Amino acid sequence: MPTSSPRVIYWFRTDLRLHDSPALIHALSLSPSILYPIWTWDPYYVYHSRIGSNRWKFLLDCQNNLSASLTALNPKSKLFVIREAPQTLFPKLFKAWGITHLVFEKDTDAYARERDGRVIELAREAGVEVIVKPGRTLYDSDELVKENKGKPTMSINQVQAAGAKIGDIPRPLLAPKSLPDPGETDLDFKQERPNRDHDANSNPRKEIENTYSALAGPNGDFAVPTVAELGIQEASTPHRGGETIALKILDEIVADSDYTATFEKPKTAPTAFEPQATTLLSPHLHFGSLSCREFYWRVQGVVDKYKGKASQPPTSLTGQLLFRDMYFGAQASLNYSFRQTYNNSQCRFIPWHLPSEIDSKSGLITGKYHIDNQEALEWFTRWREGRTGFPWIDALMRQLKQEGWIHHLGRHAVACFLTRGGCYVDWERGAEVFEEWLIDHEAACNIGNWQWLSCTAFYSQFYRCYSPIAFPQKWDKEGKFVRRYCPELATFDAKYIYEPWKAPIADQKSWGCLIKGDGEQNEEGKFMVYPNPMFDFPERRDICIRAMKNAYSVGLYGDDPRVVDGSWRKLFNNAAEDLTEGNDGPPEGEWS
DNA sequence: CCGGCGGTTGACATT
DNA sequence: GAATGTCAACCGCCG
Repeated sequence: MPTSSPRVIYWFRTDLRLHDSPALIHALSLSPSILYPIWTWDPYYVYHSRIGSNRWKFLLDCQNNLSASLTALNPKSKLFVIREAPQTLFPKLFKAWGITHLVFEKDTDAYARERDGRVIELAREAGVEVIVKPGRTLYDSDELVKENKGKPTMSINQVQAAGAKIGDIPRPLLAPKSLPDPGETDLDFKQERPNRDHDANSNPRKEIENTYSALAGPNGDFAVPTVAELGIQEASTPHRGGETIALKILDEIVADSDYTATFEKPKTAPTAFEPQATTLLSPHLHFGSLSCREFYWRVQGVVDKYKGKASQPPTSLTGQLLFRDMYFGAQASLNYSFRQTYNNSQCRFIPWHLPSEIDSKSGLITGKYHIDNQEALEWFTRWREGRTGFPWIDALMRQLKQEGWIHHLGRHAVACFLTRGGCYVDWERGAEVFEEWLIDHEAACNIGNWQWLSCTAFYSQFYRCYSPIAFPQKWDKEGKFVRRYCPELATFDAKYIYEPWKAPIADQKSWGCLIKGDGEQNEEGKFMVYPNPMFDFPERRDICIRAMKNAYSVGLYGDDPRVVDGSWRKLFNNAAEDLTEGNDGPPEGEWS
C-alpha cells in the first residue's frame, strides 16, 4: 500500500468545525496527497433519532458553513455529503477512492460505539488504517471513567477529582491554513438505500422526503441537502448554526470580561429574552461548530486576567462544561442503559405514570409507552402543547417549540412540573419531547438533566420543588416573558400574570381574555381564551412529594431484579392515593 | 459505622 | 431589596 502518499477520508460527525479539531489536525499531519472531507447520512440519525425541524435546520447551517470554509481553504474541496449508511458505504468507498486512512473524532454514546466498531472492522478488512482522536469533551470520556475507578461519573466532585488525575485540559489547536485536494469522486457502485419502515421524524417531516435519492444527491454534486430534500418543514427558530457564528458569539462573550469572569448560572434569568441571559453556545457544542476546549480556554484566559472576584466551578462558565463532561462520562460508562430507567444501575426506580414500553428481548425502551392513567396522559399532552393553564410553564413550552431553546432554569421548571413536582409522569416522556424540539439536544446532557430534575439520579432533594408561580417572580415580577410567549395574557395585571384564573371575570373581560376550559378553545366571541389550571398545584406538589418519599424508602434502582421482573409492584401500595399503584409498566407484559 | 456538612439554580418568613 | 434562617430531610463525601 502506498502509505508514502496517503489518500485520506476525514469523516465529519459531531465536529462540524475547523478550529481545534484534534482529529482533523491529525489527518493533515499524515501529509495526505488526497483528502476527502465527508459526511454520511446515517439512517439511524435520519429515521431513528427524534429531530425537530429547528435542529435539522441548525445542522444544515453547520454543514453549509463548514463546506464553505473547506472550499475557502481549497477551491476544489468541500464537505462531500454521501447518502448512505456508513456501515455499507465505507467498504465500497475505500475501494472506489483508493483510500489508505480513515480519520474521525471519537464518539462514546452507545450507538456510535457500535457503529464505529463496525466501521473499524470493515476498514481493517480493507487494509485501511483508522485513526480516532478524542475531541468532543474536555477530557476523554473513557479516560475520565477509568480515573473514576471505572465507575460512571455521577457528581461534579468525581469529575474534578478524576480530571485532576488526567492532567491539564488540552489547549485548542489552530485551524488548518491549507487543505489537500480531494481525488476523483466517481462512485461506480450501487447505492444501498435504507429500510424506511420506521420514521421517528414523521412529525417534522410534512413533505416528501428524498434523503437517499442518489449517493451524491439530486444534482450529483455531494451538496449539503436542502430542507426540501429532507422533506422537513421550515424552521421557526431564530437561532442559526455554523462555526463562523459560533466563534463570533464566543468573541462577543469574552470581550465582556465582567460577564465572562463573574458568570453564575443560578443567578442568570430564565425569563430574559432578546437577549437571553446565557451564551446560546450549547447547540454549537452539540454539533461541534464550537470546540468545548476552545470555549474553556478562551474563558479561562479572561478569568486569569480578571482583577475582581471571579466565579468558580460549578456555577461559573467553565463549570458548565464540567457538567457536560460528567454526563458524557456517565453515558460512556453505562452505554444503552444510561438513557432509560430499566436496567440502569444508577437510576432510581419510581413508579411514574406513562412508563416506557420495554422490549423483552433486548431490555431496551422501544420509544412507545404504556397509558396507565388517562388523567396523566391528558396532563402530559397539555404540558407538551403549552396549555397547562400555568402561564410560566406554557410560555416556556411554547418558546421551546418555536425557538428550540429555553433557559436552563426554565428546563428545570418544566421538567420538575412534568415529573416529581406536578404530573408524576415518567422523565423518559419529557426527555423525548426535549430530544425532538431542542436545537442543542445532546443525548448525554438531556438524559442526565432529566434524571437530575426527576430526582432519579445525580440529585435527590425531591422536597425542593419549583413553584410555577413563585419561581419566575424571582426574576420577572411583571411577567414580560409570559406576555411574550402567551400573548393572550399580554394585558393582564402583573398581580395575576402567573395565576390568571384568580383574576375577577370583569377584569378578564376588560383585558380581552377569558380563563376557562382546557386550552382546546382559543377564542369565544370577541374574547381570547386561556385555559384554567389543569390541577391545584399545591395539592399536586404534596401528593408528589409524599409519593417520592415512599418510592425512595422502597429504594429500588433500575437494575434491581424486582424492577426487571416486574415484582416491584408488590412493594408499592396499590390502594393508597400516593401514586404508587402500578397496573402497567415495565417489563412489558410479564407481570401478570 | 457515625455524624456533620455541602449540594449549580426551592418556598417562605424574618431580619 | 438582600441576606439569613427554617422547613423536612434526600444523597455523597469527608473525617
